[in-house]
Amino acid sequence: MAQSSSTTVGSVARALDLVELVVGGPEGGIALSDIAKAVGGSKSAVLATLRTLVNFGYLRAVDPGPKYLPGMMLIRLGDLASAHDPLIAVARPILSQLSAKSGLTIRVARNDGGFPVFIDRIDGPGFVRFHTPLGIRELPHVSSAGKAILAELSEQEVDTVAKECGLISRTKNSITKLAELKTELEHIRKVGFATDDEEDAQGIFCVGATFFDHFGRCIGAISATGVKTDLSESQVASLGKLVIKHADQLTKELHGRKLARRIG
Amino acid sequence: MAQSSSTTVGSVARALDLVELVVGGPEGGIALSDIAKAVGGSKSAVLATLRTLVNFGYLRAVDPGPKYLPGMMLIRLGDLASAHDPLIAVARPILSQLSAKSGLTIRVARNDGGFPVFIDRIDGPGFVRFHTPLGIRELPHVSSAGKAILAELSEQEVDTVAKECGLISRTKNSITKLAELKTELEHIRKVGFATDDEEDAQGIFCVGATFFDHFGRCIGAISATGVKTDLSESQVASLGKLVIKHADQLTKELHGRKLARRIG
DNA sequence: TGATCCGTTCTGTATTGCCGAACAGCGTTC
DNA sequence: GAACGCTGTTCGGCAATACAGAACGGATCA
Repeated sequence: MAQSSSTTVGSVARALDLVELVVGGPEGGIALSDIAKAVGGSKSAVLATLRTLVNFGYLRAVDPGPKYLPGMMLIRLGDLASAHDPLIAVARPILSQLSAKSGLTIRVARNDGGFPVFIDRIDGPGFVRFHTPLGIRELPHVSSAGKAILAELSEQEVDTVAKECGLISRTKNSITKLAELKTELEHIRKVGFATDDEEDAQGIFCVGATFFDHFGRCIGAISATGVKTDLSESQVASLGKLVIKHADQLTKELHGRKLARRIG
Repeated sequence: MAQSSSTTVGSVARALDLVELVVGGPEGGIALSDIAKAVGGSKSAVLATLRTLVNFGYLRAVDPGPKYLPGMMLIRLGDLASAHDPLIAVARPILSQLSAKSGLTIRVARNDGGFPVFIDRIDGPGFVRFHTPLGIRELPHVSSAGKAILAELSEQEVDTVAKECGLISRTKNSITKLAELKTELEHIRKVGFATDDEEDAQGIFCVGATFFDHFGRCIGAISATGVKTDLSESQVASLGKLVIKHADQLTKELHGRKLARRIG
């Protein structure tokens, strides 16, 4: 999407646009004509590109009327990329254990300049299937992982991030005022974990806690997600403890350490 | 890799080669010069391609001495492609439940012409971290999912697949003789599930069972993987029942049906 | 301090990727 | 029923552009 000033390869960029188009497209796939229309290129050029992508397994063509769908190679590459990432490799067993103990969906986010980027997820055996995307910056103020990360930032950093994301409202519980957010962050620092009480989506409750590298910097957070009705007040407290425990375990396995927080 | 006879786009193919190179490369990433050497192109051309891939998040450059690593977009696309696949969407909750009940690593494979292609995996809370790749054809005769699928094929189909893969030996338990394989398949049909008793890797035990579409065709198999020492003889039988039950559940949710097997 | 790597930038050339027109196979519609 | 409109596909020709190679600047090592 965003082109840098340096020299890049146009045909490759166009090809990758096609991949995103197909992956973001409808369930049944997209046909050549629609793709050509969407990207504004000639059918022949788009067809050649599509064929290349199909050859590599990035896409697959399904008959009749060749419609294009995401291919197996994308799953394969995603899996390999996950295995390649040291943080995911270390975190995954811990997430599994937390998921097994809590029965909830567990996610891990990287701290990307104050924004949470979820990089892995273990679905719990429950029936909640909230598909939260991986690999992109999420809103920091409406997720427990995001707020847990924010709570580790300096006050200026929080101001910057808040300005950047605009404190958009997602539900009527969303925190949209900076002052309110800061009191909340203060509370998070006190109890050691963050909650998301239907602030991102109706009926969804999350608990998150941060982990650290060996410089004591917050490099991310893990969170447990479930439906609100499943959790009583006291269970939230014990779940918080459980999440903190596993986040601490992750810090330990990353050879990291939790430092006393510097003055904001 | 394999180029069709039809017209394709060379620069895109080169770019995708780079992605595979980086993803298959060492943990710490690969530098520009090495990449250029590996693909046999000029540094400037490779650099332009790499920049494009970095812009799209397929790769990321890590300083110093810019080394290239798999990017977040690969994880994102893999996740979206999984969500896009109807089979995975339906199977995942069932896999989660089976993983929670058994504590084992659960995988689901699609039947790709008699070969198993694993398309999703739920790691159990145990410490076994056997990284089996997703999205590619695996050997059919050394995995429980593969053998479960083979057991649903006609005799001629089994012959074809056996010839195609060569019945390669992976451990000393691997079945390498066609006759032996066929008796095993007969046994699988009798009990309803397949096992892999250290046939693919030392110390690893798997149990697999098939699921079907609404034509009664076997479209894949699920399998549970654990370390051999964790399973006693009687546990294998009950695990088999559990796996079958969840495979049947998957068949049901796919609106499929299990038919009496036609004569081989 | 020299030498040898690295990554990056630049400019020219010819490769090649793109467009548009023409063809062919269906489904629909009038 | 036939003509139309829509597909996906193939083919030639032009020009955009992706590539190669040399030159630059910085780092690291001897």
